[in-house]
Amino acid sequence: METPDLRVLYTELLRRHGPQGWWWPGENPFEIAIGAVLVQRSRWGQAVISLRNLERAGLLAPTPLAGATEETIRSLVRGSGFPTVKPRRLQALAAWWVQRYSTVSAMTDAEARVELLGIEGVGEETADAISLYVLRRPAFLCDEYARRLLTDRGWDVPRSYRAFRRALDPALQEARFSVAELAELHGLIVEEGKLRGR
DNA sequence: CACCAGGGTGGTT
DNA sequence: AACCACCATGGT
Repeated sequence: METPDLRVLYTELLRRHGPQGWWWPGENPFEIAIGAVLVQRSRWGQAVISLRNLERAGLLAPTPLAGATEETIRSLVRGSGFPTVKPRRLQALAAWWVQRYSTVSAMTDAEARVELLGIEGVGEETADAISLYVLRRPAFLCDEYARRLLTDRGWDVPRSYRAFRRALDPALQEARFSVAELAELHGLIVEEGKLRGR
């Protein structure tokens, strides 16, 4: 089967689960971005705990987080896993935010994505999540849930994130989703994935 | 006790 | 470009 009709998929999921009104959980853009890093290979519940810990410590803001010690951050986010890795990534993101976040508005969607990929700890999937839910630019998260769903619908999904994303691009152009629809679509795919568990 | 969660990086082939 | 070991805690 060639690439699936994403508009049909969207309609089906919407009918099955109802409107989710879904947006990435988080009060402000910075919190959403930090949450996207914290949840990497972890669980949302653990990411939330870490976010609250950072908030209570007054570190859920770019400048304070960039200026904190790595050890302090480690003690607050340990529960999200990879304690020797994530604190550095969070600080890299905070430092980037202080220095370059304001410059993104002048960039194209593609340029903004490249900019995000330059941050330590921001790879393909996290870049797409931040593009969509922080920068509010069109993006589709080619994550594990999307892979399973599209595989079950008979599409031979490419292995790597890059190849997956590239192969799906024509279908995305065809569907002409708005940013709000793409956000909702991801929420629906996650909902569908969690519901039937793997 | 085994398995795995809304990934990314660096090194190797 | 694909593949791999590694990073690691907490939940089930």
